[in-house]
Amino acid sequence: MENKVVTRFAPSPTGFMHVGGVRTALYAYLWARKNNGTFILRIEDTDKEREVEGSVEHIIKSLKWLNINWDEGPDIGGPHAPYLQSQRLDSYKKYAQVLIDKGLAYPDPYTEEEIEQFRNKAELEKKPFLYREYRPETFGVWDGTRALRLKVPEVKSYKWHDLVYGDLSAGPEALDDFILIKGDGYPTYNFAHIIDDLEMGVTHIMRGQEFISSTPKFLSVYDALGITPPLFATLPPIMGPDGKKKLGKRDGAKDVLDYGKEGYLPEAMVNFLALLGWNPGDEREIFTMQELVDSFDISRIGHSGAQLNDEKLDWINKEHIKKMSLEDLQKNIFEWLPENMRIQKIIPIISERISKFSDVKKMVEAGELNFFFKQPEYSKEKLVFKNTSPEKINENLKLAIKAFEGIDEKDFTAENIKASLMKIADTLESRGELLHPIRYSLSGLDKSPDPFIIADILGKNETLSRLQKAI
RNA sequence: GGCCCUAUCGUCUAACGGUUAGGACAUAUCCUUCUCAAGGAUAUAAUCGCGGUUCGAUUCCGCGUAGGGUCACCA
Repeated sequence: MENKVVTRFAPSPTGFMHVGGVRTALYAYLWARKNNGTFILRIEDTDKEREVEGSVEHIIKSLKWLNINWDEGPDIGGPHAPYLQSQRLDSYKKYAQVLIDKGLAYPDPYTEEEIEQFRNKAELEKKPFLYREYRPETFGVWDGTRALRLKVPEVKSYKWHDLVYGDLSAGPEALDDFILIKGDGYPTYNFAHIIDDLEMGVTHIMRGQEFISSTPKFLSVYDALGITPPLFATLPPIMGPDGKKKLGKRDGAKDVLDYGKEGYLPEAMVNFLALLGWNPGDEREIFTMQELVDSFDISRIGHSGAQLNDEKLDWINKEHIKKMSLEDLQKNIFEWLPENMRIQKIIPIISERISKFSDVKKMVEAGELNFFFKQPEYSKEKLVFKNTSPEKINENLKLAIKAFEGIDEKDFTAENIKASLMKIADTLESRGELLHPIRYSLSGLDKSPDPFIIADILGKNETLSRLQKAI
């Protein structure tokens, strides 16, 4: 493969990752894996003001949790190291110098106050503010203490192709002499990502639709440098739950790791986010990561914004829980159970009743599982099934005890219990007059798993004792 | 405001210009069932509006409308 696919995810370390960032990372990852390419993690830490300590570790932790793995990155190095922009300043300077030498970059002679005045003036005149209209006649020498601006090589309308959106274009007003390198010596995103992508051999840039408007600026840099841009694949926005606004941290977007704390599986998150803006073209909905890699295609990414809605996530999570092996299920569920409830037999009945693991915690808190561990409290009235007389109920419970006593302790399984109980139940007017009082005297709950499995879990002795007590 | 993007059930979405506009989630009902859950079945529910092109428009074009994005020494 001479044209190996190289994609990257390049977050800025300004805090946690929410689902928007995760989806961008995921799509870039899937495309790289699908094409046996390379996926790079790069950290865009060029804004010291907004940087949040610990973010890089947090981002790495989030991606690792989701099983989105990179081939090159700040933690593992790689052929294009370093992967922190703050450590790549020499590169940016080098290319800045190329532009200066071409007469396509110059130091900004104005103070911030002066620029603010220009901007206000433009606003008063109801015109868009364009810095390039104030461009100095002659360029001073850049000593690195002032901002370095691009001189737009050619003021024109740009047309370009996007792998997702097709042909895009923007008028000349989208073009301006923007800042390449800030007064503090750090590059801006607009410049740095272009240099890094060039040096790292990135072939496909995946990013949110908020970057469409600045694409002409990027194109003018590629032009100024005389290089061919990578392919662009622009992703549709993810809207908040109200559907009104692009999802953002300030509107309560959650840390993706919090989903884990709420009992969502990473595979379910990945599955859910993959489907938010992309579909396989057939009716499959549940995917493993490998299935996503195999099915993923940029051409099937949608154009319109998708509203974030947890209902479907719950369902997808439930489907993934159903697919888990008993061991994995046990490992996960035990994390949410108190020590004394960590028994193997309880796993299947819990797993079919939850959509996320935090539900287990809720079941424990609501007392829905307590009956397994202590004799339940219950009322006589509820023990009785419909209009059956109390005497009849007692009679039936005695029948049950007799049947249970006939089962050997080692054969006391849900299956055998069901078989022997059903034999009796079918001779009665209704099965309920036998099964209900058994279930109720074992669990003390209106809603619970069936009596056979409960009896199995409780064991022969405890089962008999509870039935005896009920009588 | 300028520029740009988008528009199919409540939500996620499918449909070479020709389909009874399909699927999934959610909701409701029924079946199964001692209860709940799970499972099965069924139902309700959509092409933003107006023009145009065409034998035929969800699909192409124009104009509206609505939503979103962007106009930083943030990414």
